[in-house]
Amino acid sequence: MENDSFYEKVYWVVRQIPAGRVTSYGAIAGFLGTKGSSRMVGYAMGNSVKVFPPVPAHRVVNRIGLLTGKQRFGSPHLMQQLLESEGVLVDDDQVQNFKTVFWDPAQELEI
DNA sequence: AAGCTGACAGCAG
DNA sequence: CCTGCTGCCAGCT
Repeated sequence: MENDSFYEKVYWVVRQIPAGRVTSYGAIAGFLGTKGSSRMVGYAMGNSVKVFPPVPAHRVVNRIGLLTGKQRFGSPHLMQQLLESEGVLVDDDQVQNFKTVFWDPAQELEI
């Protein structure tokens, strides 16, 4: 797709994440070719709150399945609530069965 | 224009 | 085994 910026690439990938699945920052960064920019992915997520259409950032967690950015959702429990609403079990900010619900863009999407 | 920021990840001690 | 530190890179002030 014709991305004007790195952020839009991230947003695009995140929007491809199906409900009930999650992915990691590193997976997205690696998929975009900038594996070292895993931080940038998270930074893009932080900016996603003011991006339209809204990006399901709650489906993006760190490599261990921890909801590190829940604080960015306004309400700390909102992220967990959204995930559980989609069928993703979350306990103590940790995604349960992370490996099972994990969605790898390079494997599932494969552009 | 220059430096700082950041929801990570990996290696080192 | 667990805690801490640096690296990374694009966007923003």
